[in-house]
Amino acid sequence: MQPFTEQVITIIRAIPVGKVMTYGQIAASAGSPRGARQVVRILHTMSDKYDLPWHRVINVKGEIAITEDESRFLQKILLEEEGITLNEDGRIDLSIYRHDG
DNA sequence: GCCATGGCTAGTA
DNA sequence: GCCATGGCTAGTA
Repeated sequence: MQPFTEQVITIIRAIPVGKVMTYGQIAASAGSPRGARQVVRILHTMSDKYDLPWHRVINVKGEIAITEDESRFLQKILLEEEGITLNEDGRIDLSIYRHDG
C-alpha cells in the first residue's frame, strides 16, 4: 500500500462522529492537494476492509456525491443518525459540520 | 484507463 | 457544464 493511501485511510478514520470532510480536503491533508479523485478510489476499494466511515466524506459543495441510489440513501440516513442535518436542497452546511483535519 | 472532484467560465434571471 | 488532473489499479504481455 502506498504512503498516500495509508495517509488517506488514517485521516478518514479520524473524522469524528457528526462531522464530515471533503474529498479534496482529505487529499490535501494527505499531502496531495490535487488528489481528490484518489480519495474516491480509496473509499471505493478500502471502505469495507479498513472499516472506514465512508459516509462522512462529501464533496466541496456539501453534497452527497455517490451516484448509486441505495448507497446514496444509506449515506443520508447514516449522517442524519449522527445528528447532521441536510438542507432542503440535500446539502450539508460545511461551516457547521466540516471537520478540520 | 479510471473517476463518489473541483474550480473556473459561460449563460441565465 | 466543461475538462484538466493524479495516484492507483486492472488488465495485458
